[in-house]
Amino acid sequence: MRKVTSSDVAARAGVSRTTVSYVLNRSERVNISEETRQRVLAAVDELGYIPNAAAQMLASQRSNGVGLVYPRSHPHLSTHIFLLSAIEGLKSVFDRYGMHLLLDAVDNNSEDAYIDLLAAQRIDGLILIDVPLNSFVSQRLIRNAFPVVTFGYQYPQLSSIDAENWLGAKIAVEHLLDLGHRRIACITNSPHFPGDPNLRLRGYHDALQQRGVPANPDWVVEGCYTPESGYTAMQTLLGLAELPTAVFVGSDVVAFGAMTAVHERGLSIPGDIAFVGFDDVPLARYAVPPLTTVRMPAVEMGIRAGMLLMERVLDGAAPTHITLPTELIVRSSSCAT
Amino acid sequence: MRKVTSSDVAARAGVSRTTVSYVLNRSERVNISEETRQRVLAAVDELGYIPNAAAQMLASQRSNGVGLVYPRSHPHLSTHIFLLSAIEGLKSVFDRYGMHLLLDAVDNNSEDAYIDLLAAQRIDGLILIDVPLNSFVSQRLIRNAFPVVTFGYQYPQLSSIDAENWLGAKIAVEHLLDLGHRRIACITNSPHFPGDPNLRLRGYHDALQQRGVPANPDWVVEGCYTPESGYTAMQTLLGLAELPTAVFVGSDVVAFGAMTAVHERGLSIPGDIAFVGFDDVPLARYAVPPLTTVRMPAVEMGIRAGMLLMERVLDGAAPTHITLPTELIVRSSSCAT
DNA sequence: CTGAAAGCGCTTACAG
DNA sequence: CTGAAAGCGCTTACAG
Repeated sequence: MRKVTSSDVAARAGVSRTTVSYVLNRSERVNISEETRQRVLAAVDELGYIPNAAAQMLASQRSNGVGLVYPRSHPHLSTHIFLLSAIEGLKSVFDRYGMHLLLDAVDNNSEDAYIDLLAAQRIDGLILIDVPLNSFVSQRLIRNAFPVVTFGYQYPQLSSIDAENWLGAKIAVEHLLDLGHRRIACITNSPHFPGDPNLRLRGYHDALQQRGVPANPDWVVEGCYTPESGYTAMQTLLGLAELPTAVFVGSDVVAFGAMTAVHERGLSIPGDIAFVGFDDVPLARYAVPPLTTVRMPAVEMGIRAGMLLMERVLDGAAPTHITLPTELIVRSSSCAT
Repeated sequence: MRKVTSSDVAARAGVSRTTVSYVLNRSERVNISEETRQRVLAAVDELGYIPNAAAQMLASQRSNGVGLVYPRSHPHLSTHIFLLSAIEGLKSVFDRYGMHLLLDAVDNNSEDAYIDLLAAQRIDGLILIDVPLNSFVSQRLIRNAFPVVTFGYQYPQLSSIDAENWLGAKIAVEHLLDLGHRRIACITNSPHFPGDPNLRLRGYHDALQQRGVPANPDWVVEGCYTPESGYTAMQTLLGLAELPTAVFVGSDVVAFGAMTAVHERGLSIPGDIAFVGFDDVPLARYAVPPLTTVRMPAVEMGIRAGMLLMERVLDGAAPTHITLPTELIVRSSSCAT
C-alpha cells in the first residue's frame, strides 16, 4: 500500500522526475516531445499517481487553498443561507483552478485566527463574508499584497463584491410609496454599530426623502438577524399610537417574525399592514402571504468573487470593487393580487 | 518581508531547530528544561513564528485537514441549514485540535473527486454528509483504514452518526393518533430510490400499524426536498375523494409548501388538516400556524461526529455508530392551543 | 537534556 | 528536448 511518487512515474515512463513534473505542470512553457508526454501521462494513469500536496506546496510556494471566513457568533440564518449560495458560486470557479476551500468561522471579538492560515502559507487567498477587518489586519494584508475579496464591507486596497443594497432598498420602499403608502416603517436587519454603512436603511430614508414623505423616527426599529428579533420589533411598532400601514424589513428572516406578530394581533397582511423584505430566501414565497422582497444574487456574487480572487492570485490583477444588481420580487405581502 | 522559519527561532533562542520543534510539538514525550522551553517560546512570540504548514505536512505525514463532503446537486435547503449547524458542531471540535475543514461538494453522479484529496494526502479524515458511497470507494477507505464519519448513510466498517429518524417519525405520527386522527397522510422528504432506508416513512407506517390504523397507499406522496415539491404533493392529496385530516411531512421545508397549498384551498390548519414536520428549521415556529415538528440535534451531531473522527485519527479507535435522540416540538399546526 | 543529519516528495533554475 | 542537483522548511530517529 505504498504511496506512488513521481519517481515511480519517472521510472515507468523511462524519464526523469523533472520531466514528469514538466509534463504535469507547464505544458506551455517547456516543450516536451509529444511522444514523451504521452508516455508520462500513460504512466501517471496506470499508476494512479496523484502528486503529494504537501511536497507541491513546499516546493512551489503555492498552496492551492483559499480561506473562507464567516462570522460564527449570531444565529445569522439568512447570512447562512446566503453563505451556502455564495459558496456554490465560489466553488464553481475554484474547482476549475484546483483550488480548495478552507472554512473558518470567526467570533466577532476573536483573535483573527484565520491570519494564521496565511502565515502558515496554507492559503493563497482569502474570502471574507460579512466580517469586518480591523485596520491592523487590513494593513498587513495590503502590505503583503495578499489576495483578498470581501463581501459586505469594503476597504480601499482590497477587492470586494456587493449587491445594490442601497438601490434595492430604495426601490422596495418606492414600491410601497407607489402603492399609496405614506406611513412606512422600517425594521433593520442588524443593530447599528459604528462603521456600519447600513445601506438598506439609507435606501429607506432616501426613498422617503426624495418623495417628500416625512420620516418618523419612531418607525425605525432595530432587528437583529433572527425572526425573534423581528417579532419583538414589530410588537414595538404595534404599540405606537399611530400605526404604520407598511413595513420595509431589512431581511426576510426578520420579516417572518414581524409578520407573525401582525397575525397574532389579528391584523391582515397586506390589508392592514403591507410588507416588503430583503434577500429572497427560498422560503420567502411560502410565507403567509408570500413575501414581496428584494433578491440578492448570491450565487452570481460567489462566481464573480471567485474570479476576482483568481485574477489576483494568478495574474496579480489590481484590487477591484464590483456591485451586482438586486431585483424587486413582487408577491402578495405588499399588494393583494 | 522574509518569512520567519524555525532556524530564526533557534538562532534567537540559542538552541537547535530540533529543540524548537520539540518544544512546539511534543511537550510530553521529550523532557526539555523549563528554562530552555521558556526561551524558545519567547523567541517564537517575539518573531511571530508560525510553522510552515506544507513543511510540517511533508515531514510529519499529517495534514491537519479534514474533508467535508456534501451533495451539490439539488436545492436541498433543509439539508443545507442542517449542514451549517453540523459544521458549527464539527468546527468546535476541530478547532481544539488545530484541524482545518476543507469543503467539497459532489454531484450525485460525479467521479468522487474528493478521493483525490485523500490521495494527495491533503486530509487526514473525511466527513460525508448525506452522500452515498459506492462500494469501490468504501472498500478503498476501509482497506486504508482511513478515518471516515458518515451522516445519513451507514456502512459496515465506517463510523457514522445519525438521529433517531425512525423513532422521531413514529412519535410524530403517534402524536397525531393521540389527537384522534385516523386519516393521516405522509409527504416524504425525498423520492424513493433503491438503497434508501427512508426511516421517516417507515416510522410513519409502523406507528399506524402498531395502533391498528389501516394505511391508505393514496395518502403517501413523494416530496423532493423543496417547498415547491410539498406544494405539488399537497395538491395531489387535496384532489383525493377522501381527504386526510392530518399530514406528516418528512421535512419542514417541504411542509411550508404543503401548508401554502392548504391555505390557498381555503382550508384551515389545524382545524381541517393538522400538520407535523421534521427537522425544526429555524423558521418552523414562524410558519402560519407555527409548525409542530421533530427536532434534529444538528449541532450535537456535528460535535459527536467530530469527536468520533478525532478519536480515529489520533488513537486509531475502532469504527463506531452513534444515534442521537430527536425530540417532538408541539406547536399549533397540530392542535389549536 | 540537546544537536547533527537524513528525509519527507515535490519544483525549478541551470547545464548540456 | 531532457536530466542532475539544490532547495523548499519542517520532523524525528539516532547519538551523545
